[in-house]
Formats: sequence, C-alpha cells, structure tokens
Amino acid sequence: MKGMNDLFSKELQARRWITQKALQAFESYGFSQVQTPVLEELSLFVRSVGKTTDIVSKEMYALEDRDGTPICMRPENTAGTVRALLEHHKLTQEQECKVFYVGPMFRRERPQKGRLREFTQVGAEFFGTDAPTADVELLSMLHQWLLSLPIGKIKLLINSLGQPQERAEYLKALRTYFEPLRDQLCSDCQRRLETNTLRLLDCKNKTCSKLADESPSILDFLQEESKQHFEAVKNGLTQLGIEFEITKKLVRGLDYYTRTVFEFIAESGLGAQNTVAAGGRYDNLVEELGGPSVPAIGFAAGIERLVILAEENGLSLDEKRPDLVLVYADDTGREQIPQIAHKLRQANIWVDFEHRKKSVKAQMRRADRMKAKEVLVLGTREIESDEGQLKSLDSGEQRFVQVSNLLSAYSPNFV
RNA sequence: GUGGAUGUAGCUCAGUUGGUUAGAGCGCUAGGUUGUGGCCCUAGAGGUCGAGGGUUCAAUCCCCUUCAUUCACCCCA
Repeated sequence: MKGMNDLFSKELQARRWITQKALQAFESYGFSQVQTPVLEELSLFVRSVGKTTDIVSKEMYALEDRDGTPICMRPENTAGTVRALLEHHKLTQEQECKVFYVGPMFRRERPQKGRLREFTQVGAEFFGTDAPTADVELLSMLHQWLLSLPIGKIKLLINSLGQPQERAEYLKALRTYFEPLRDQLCSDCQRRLETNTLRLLDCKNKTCSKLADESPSILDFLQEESKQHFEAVKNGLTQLGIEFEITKKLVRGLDYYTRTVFEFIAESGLGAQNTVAAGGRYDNLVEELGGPSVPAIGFAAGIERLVILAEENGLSLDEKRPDLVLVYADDTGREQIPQIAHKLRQANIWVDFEHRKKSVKAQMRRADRMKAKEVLVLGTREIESDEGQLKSLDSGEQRFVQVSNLLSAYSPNFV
C-alpha cells in the first residue's frame, strides 16, 4: 500500500526506544495512557477537526459500515480521545484529566519524506483547566521528552489564535489587508484568500511572505483575557528556561484550536516536513462534542519523523545477541542439541542452532554472523565425557563446561 | 490532486552512441584435508535489465503507456 510501510526489527527497535522515552517523561508528569479504536464514526471528525479542513474533506479513509453508518480510519486522535473520555464519564468540570496515547493514524496524502499515509502519533491531552500553567506543563513535558532524544536542534514556536470571536475579527482584518494586494499574491495564495486565509501567512513564496510580514498580527486582536493568558504562558516558559519563538505566522490546520498553539520544528534533517510535534489549546471542543464545558490542551508528535531525525543523528541501539549457539559435530550431537537448547531456553537464555545438515565450519560462520556471544560444539566426545568447551566468539577463549548441566555455566550471569 | 527524479543480481551501483553468453563491490553457498567463526584465497549460485505496447533485421538501451519508489507543491505529525 502506498505510504504504508512494512516494518522490521531494526525500524521497530528505534520506534520502541523513542516511545519508551515518551512514556518515561509523560509518567513523571502524571499522564496515563489511553487507547481508542482506529475506526470512528466519520461525523466525529467532521464536528471536531472541521468539515472544510483538508484532513476531513479530502484525506480521510472513509467507508460505510454494514449498517450504513459512515465511518473512517482516524486521521488524528484528539477527537477520539475526547469521545472515549466522554463516553466513560471521565471528563467533568471539577477535575483535571491527563492522558496520552500512541497509535497509528491515517491520512490519504501523497507520501514524501516524513509523511506517510499510515503514521504513528504519540500525543497527550490535558483536560479540565485553562490555567496557563497547564499550557506550560504540557509544553515542558513535551520539551523534556524531545530533549531526551538524539534529534539535533529543535525550536519551539508559539502563537495564540485567540478565542473564536477574536479570530473571526482578525480574519476579517487579514482579508481586508490582503484583498487590495491580491494581484501580487501567488496563485495558491489567491485561492487561500478565500479558502484558508490563515495559511496565507506561511506561504513559501517570497512576495507573499514579505506581504505577510507586514500583515496585521493576531496578537493585536486578542482581548484582555486571551492576552493575559498568552503572557502567562510565555512567562511560565521563560521561568522554566524553555526557549521559544513567538511567531504570528504559526497557524494550525484543525478547526478546534483556541488560544495557545505551538510547534516544535527540527532545524535540519526532515526536508520539507520539519514539524516534529505540534498542538494547541482547544477550550471548546469537549463541549462541541456534547460534553460539559471542559477546556483542554494537547499535542501530537510524529514518531516516524523522530525516527528519521534520530537516525540522522546517529542513534545506535545495541542489538540483542544470541547468548549461545550450539554446533553439532556429528549425529550424536545433532540429536542431543534440541533437548539441551530447550533447557536453557526455559531459563530465558537465547540459544540457537542449525537445523539443516551443515559442516561445523558452516555452523561456526553462521554463529559468527548472528553475532552470538558463545558457541559450544557438541559431538559424541562431549556427550560421552560430559565435558565441552564453551567458546567466546569475542575473545576466542574457551572454558570447560559440564554438558549435562550447562545451565550452571550461565547462572552467575543470569541471576 | 499537480510537478520533477529514479526503476539493471538480496543490497549499493556500473554498462551498452541498439547488435550474439549483461558486469563490479558487498552479501549468500561450498571449498582451502581429518570436528571450530571473524582476515585472506578459490569456486559457485543468483538477473523476465519494473510491466505492457511500438519502431527496427535486432531493444536493457529509442518512442508511447502504465505501475512502483522517491522528492517537492497543496496540506500536515
């Protein structure tokens, strides 16, 4: 399938490691894990992400359930998380709720570097307060996690989108600003002027970008409350020593965002998709989805992008090696090996041996290629005398062991 | 959805201005005497030259179509 990958041990190892780091960081902030289904009712995303967004209007894997219900594969997991928490009555105005998730998301786009149709997001959501300290806590947690990964330089961009009314005012102003300049805009931006005015702000075209620089700033349209919130977030970050950059050009593609929005971008290594994690506050979403009025803030990070960065920055995970490879020298050895291996494996020692008919030399080469730590050659001689030589493939040294009680050779190392 | 690049052995890539049996390195297999790896040496296996069609006496090489991969746009993690 285009944009959907088969993953093997090596790739999976890096992903697991990165995810593990997230769990470590998130748990120290008191977030607990949730998991929701890949399939959700289509209407959930229409109501949350927004009907007119690209994600919903042209990137969803949508289908009809057998009973006719329109369903789809989730393109993101905030909506599903909110749905799940509401269904289980875990969201109330009285208490906070901190959760995180990790799982596959699906968007039918053209794949490119750092963008797949099936991709994995790690995300967290903090419900129940609109205190700026919550924004700071979430960002700090994300920051801590990203810092624990070898992904090169990253930068935190923040902005405030204000409340819906403020944003509406701003959009109006933005349109009146750009309308007279229409002819100078690139064709994409002329279209954006109608469809997605905010996106006009981060056009890569030089002229557009220059004009955008001069455009009104959303920050000037914030009412006192939103303004104070944003100030408090900035102060909080500064107090924790977390560097950030304010950029009025930061916009998000999902409709539900309010006030604080942010993005961690990688300074190199990802090509055009340099956003590594992004999110924002969504104070109205829970209510819009039929729940109580519960403010929240969250983020999602793309695991595949982090893996790319980690690999480019030389993440090297020590591969697991077989503890022992048993090599047969003759038929007697060959007959005994499965039983000997069985005993060791029950003690969780990684043992391997060749099943096909091979020479000792071939078996040795195989053991070497597998990077086995040790080998033991077994033939009539060893079985009868109950004494074999365990050879270290690293040092080449051999040590005598009792074949009938091989386990004892390991007990010191495996206690 | 749009645009560019690429598609030759398991992997990384040469190559033929169209001409009989398509190459290298790495990897793989087997040997280098009797039961011991890594280095070295020798031999070997392995390719519908992405697929389909066209031009030609002849195509892996030229033309068309298609598929796949990849990068970028749109958009986004």
